[in-house]
Amino acid sequence: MPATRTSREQWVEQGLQALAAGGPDAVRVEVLAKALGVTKGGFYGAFADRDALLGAMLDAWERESTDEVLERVERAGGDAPARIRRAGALTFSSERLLPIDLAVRAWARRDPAVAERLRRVDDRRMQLLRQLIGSFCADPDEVEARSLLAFCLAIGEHFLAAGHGDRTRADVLARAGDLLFDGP
Amino acid sequence: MPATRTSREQWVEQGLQALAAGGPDAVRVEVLAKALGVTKGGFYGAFADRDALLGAMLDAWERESTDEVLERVERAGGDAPARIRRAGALTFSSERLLPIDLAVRAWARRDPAVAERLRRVDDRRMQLLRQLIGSFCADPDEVEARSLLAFCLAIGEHFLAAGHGDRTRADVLARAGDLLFDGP
DNA sequence: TCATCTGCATACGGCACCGTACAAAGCGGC
DNA sequence: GCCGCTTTGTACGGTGCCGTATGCAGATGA
Repeated sequence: MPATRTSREQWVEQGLQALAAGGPDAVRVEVLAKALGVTKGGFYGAFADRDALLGAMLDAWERESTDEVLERVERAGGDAPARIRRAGALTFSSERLLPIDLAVRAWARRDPAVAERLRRVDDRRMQLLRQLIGSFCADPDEVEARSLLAFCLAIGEHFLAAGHGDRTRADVLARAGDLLFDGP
Repeated sequence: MPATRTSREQWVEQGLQALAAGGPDAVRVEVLAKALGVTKGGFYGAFADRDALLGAMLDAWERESTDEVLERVERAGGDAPARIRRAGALTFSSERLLPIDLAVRAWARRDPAVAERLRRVDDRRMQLLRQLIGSFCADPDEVEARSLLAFCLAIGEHFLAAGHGDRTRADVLARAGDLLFDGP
């Protein structure tokens, strides 16, 4: 049924799912095609090759992770801590964005082009963190340190396997957030 | 020259290098053989198959990351903050262990068996952090929160691409460490 | 020096995947 | 209802890798 072709967006979306589940090496044209219920025949009409898909995936992720999240945070308003937590929640509690984000981070460690894109994304996020933490903390060095801690907590938490005895991870995270987002 | 065979340790070491550089998908028998200057012929004398090598690699990493590091920290002595920083340095400043550790973390996100091993390792590290932070902080909830923050900082730092303007990453890390390892 | 044994090179079949070529199947315009 | 265009199915050659089988070279012990 050649009328409505399989759109680039569908390939990109399926590619991002594969990336989230198995890393960049799991993004295989024939596997994505099977998941979409087609064969790879049409893929090379939408993309020059596998690398073009990977690039389009990163484009989509970059746009969705920055512009869309920041726009939603602005629309929702609220005070500084509320915005920090909302921005964190939109990115790192998203069933969709979180695993992609973590996969991109691991990928960036072995691909400089990916690292460059990640740097752009992380710089915008850190900029937001600095603004918000700066609204209740005067010392610029401490603002930077707290911002780094907050960002590392949001990311590192998902790469950490340790348990916490009787406490839940959420409990400990809440306490850690209090340490970062309250005055000295 | 069949007298001195290529030892299991050599295969494991080469495999860990490949893991560090390109993730578990980069651990290819024929690639390792070429790097060792042999062909894969001898590999299947030392290991049943590729999975056996991956298991041996994880065994070696687990032992090296826990027993050896903890033993060295104990031998060196010093006060609590000094021990924290030494343990962190041995693991996360090691040109050798650090990239392997990060690769194992990314790997653990998609392989439950690896996640289980990582949990054992991280639990021992967190145990050390709790002891040491507990030596100058009374509130157990805060000890747990600070330990989590410290661990997430040590790991997340390497997955974070953002810059810090005029400051260097080392500057900001030092300040963050002060926030965590000083009283309230 | 010779028999033997060991570790490796080589070659093989199989599989999964990439990217290309071509044919066929439905849809829109006429 | 036919035509051409677009999109996909199918088939193909090529590559890289796994795991096995076999033969060979060199070290070892008598």
